[in-house]
Order: sequence, then structure tokens, then C-alpha cells
Amino acid sequence: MSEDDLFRALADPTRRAIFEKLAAGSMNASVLREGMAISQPAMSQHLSVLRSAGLVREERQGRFVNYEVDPDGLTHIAQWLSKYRASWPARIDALKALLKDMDQ
Amino acid sequence: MSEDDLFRALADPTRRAIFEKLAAGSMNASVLREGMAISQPAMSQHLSVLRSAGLVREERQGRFVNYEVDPDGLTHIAQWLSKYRASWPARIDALKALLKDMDQ
DNA sequence: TCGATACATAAGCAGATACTTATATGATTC
DNA sequence: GAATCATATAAGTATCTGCTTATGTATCGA
Repeated sequence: MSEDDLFRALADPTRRAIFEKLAAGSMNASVLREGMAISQPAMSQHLSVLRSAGLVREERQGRFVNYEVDPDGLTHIAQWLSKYRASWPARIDALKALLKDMDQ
Repeated sequence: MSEDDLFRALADPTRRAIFEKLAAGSMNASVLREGMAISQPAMSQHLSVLRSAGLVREERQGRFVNYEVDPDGLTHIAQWLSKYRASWPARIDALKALLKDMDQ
């Protein structure tokens, strides 16, 4: 769940696509795979990477394993981003203020 | 300047360290290299990656090339993050609202 | 214009990554 | 308990990545 794991996990377009699909609603690995040109082991491996990055979490339900977005990963990215708020353009002033709230 | 470029650039710890150093204030490649166990070509290559990701921008000043954080890259990440605000924990409610502002 | 300085590019290479096929594990149904 | 289904793991491989050394380019000062 390091920053390394996080950004590395998101560096792959297939994994971002998987994550995006999961963000629309939790589902198991098989359903997740529908419509994606990817083998079953590849999906399993990607999910494992996303999981150890803290972006996704799983829950076994009988034969199936249900996956959902893990807020921890997103929170970690937000915290990383907030470190650089001094470098943000003025346009996003509102975001600056919001991130300030987050500190507390 | 794609999401691919962005996350891939940030996936490397050395590049994140460079970016972090630049966030503290703009400087040229030589100064940037001070204290980092990294060769001159390696630094140049990392800066090139950060640049084409939109995270950093350069400005030649005589013999030196000054580098600074490019807000575009950070903004892009913030926008990517904002896509998933539905998945954020309630704790970060304030951030949700702030990101909402950003949409307009 | 010659040497030095700051940086970029080229080429090569070791290690990492994302995929594949094959097989194992775990759970359900008959 | 045997067959089946959902998923994970193993092992192999082509490609990518980040580094190195060597060299090129641009700017400066003497």
C-alpha cells in the first residue's frame, strides 16, 4: 500500500479500466472480465496488483470473489496531491480550500 | 500528457523525489541533482519523462535549464480523482464538495 | 575561437512487467 | 465423492524501463 504500489498499479491502462469499471459498482472477477479482451489469469493478476496497492478490496462469496473500490487508495492519492497544493493554479482555489479541511 | 504518461511518470520513486524537490522551488537540473545518487543522463531522462507527462516544465536560461512544477499535471490527476468521488469515504466529505465546485 | 560547463541524446544491457498456457485450489451441485 | 465452476498460482517469454557509458549540442568566458 505504498505510493510506489499505488502509482505503479495505476500506470497500467488495463488496470485503470478495471478500476473504473469497479467504481461503477462492485462485481466479481468474471463479470468484471466481460467485454474486456483479457485472459482469466491476467485479470486475477491485475486484481492482485490493485488489491495490494489498496485500490480495491475483495470479499469471497461462495465460489465468487466480489471486488469493490477501496477508498483507502483514493484517499492516499488525495493526500499525495494535497502535498503540492502550493503548486496548484489559482483556478482550482476551491480545491485548495477543501484539501485544507482534509488536514484536520 | 495522457493519463498513461502521468501515472507512469509517477510510478518511479526517483521521479517522485525529483518532482517533490521541484515543488519546493524551481531549480536547474544540476542543482536538482545535488544530494541525489543519480547520473546526469539519468536525471535528464527523468526530467524528460516528467515533462512529457505534463508534471514539469522547463525554461532555458543561458547555459542552464530551469525546471518547475507544471500545474497541468496536478490538475489532470485531480480531475482523474474527481471521477471517483462517489467511492470516497464520508470522512472526506469536504473534498467531495470541493471537487464538485471544480466541475464548473 | 578554444576550452569549459550544462544538458541532451544514443546505444546497450540487466531487471521488471504484462502477458500467455498449464495447473492448482476452493466452493457448489449432482 | 465426482464433475464443474470461479479464481489463484506457476512458469515461461516478449517487451518495457531505468540505468550506464559514450558522445552530441548549446552557451559561456577567456
